[in-house]
Amino acid sequence: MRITKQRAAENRTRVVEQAARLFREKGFDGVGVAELMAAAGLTHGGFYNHFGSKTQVEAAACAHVFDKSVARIAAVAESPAAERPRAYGAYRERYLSAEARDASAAACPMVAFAGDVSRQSEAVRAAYSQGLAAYLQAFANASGASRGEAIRAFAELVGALTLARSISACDPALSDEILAAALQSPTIAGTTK
Amino acid sequence: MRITKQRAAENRTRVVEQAARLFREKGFDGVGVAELMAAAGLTHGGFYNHFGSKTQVEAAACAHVFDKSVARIAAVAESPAAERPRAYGAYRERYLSAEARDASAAACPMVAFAGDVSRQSEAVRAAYSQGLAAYLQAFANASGASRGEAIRAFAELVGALTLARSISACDPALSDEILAAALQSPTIAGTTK
DNA sequence: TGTACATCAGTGAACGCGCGTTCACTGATGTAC
DNA sequence: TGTACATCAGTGAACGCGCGTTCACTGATGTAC
Repeated sequence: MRITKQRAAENRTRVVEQAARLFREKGFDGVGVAELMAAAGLTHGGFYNHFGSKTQVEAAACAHVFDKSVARIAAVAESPAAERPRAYGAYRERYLSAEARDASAAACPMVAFAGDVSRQSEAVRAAYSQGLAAYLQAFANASGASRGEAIRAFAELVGALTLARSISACDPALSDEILAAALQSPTIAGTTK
Repeated sequence: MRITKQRAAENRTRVVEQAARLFREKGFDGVGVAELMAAAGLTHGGFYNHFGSKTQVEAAACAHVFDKSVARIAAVAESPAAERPRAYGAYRERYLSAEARDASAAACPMVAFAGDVSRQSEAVRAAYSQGLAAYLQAFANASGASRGEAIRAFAELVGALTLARSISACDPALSDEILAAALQSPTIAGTTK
């Protein structure tokens, strides 16, 4: 049964949103087209009315996650200069929080996708690569530090969250210790603690 | 045709070594049992003479990679105190080198496995978790810094290499910049540049 | 030490199963008049 | 504005294909005598 154009567009959006969640949770190869469509309340056959292949929805989902993530760090970068250190500190604290670690889908696209992305299709790699470049620029502005310092600070965040997430089930004490250590990083003076 | 016990043991070792390489290269789910066995010069049917399931070879391969990796950083930690800063600096430089980034199989088990490990079986997660704990302890000894500083320094290494690897194909300039920035990290005084 | 037999590492065909993708079909929407 | 028909989003069965795993078989090794 045919449906409204608007309704169809909403359906497509819902598929991308669910894909963004599920791919971060289980990896690109860990989620099938049928599961994606079911999560959006549809059956799998209609998938190819919206996307040419699974690869396309992967790229769209990757771009979608980056859009949200870049917007969040850009908001910090664009806050008034006097507020920025506080906003940046709050961003780091949320990034390294136990909640962020325990979320089944990592909010940070680099943490969610970095390990898999180089094995994915060109479209996914391109979406990821552009997203990372945009994110890093916004992060540097938000941190108020030199670009080199900002890259180091962000690498530390990504490394700490990735490591903490990787052992949260088997060794929660070490996982907590890693987050706590990274939180106390003096990398960028005056913005933490 | 039955073969020598020693020969059979060598075959098993070869399978684990090839698994260690291929799993780091393509991920646990990206390599099949048949490909594993073929890489070791065998046919797939014999796989279950050595392992009860694919999960078991995944855990064995993970442990194997950690054994080599922990031995390498432990060698730095156990070098004479006077030599240690230099050895540690050399370790970091190799860790963040373009060669390490461009190797198809990441030498560092955290970089290779961290993203996937929480989706794997209990046996793999346990092998990974124990390996990470052992590695981190050796790294702290090698760095000569407090445990907190060592964790931050290692998180930065892992984050930088993970990010650099994830975009090495699409944005080599940014990939180089990330490695260069991390190399100049003043995180642990006196040990780098 | 030599012989006879059981063991078992390796082989390759076969099995289910889940996946990405295709397809014929449905019927409300969108459109041409 | 009302009517008639083409369009197309969604449905669910079906398709190949690759995967993990099983199995009957082979024949040299290991062992009991």
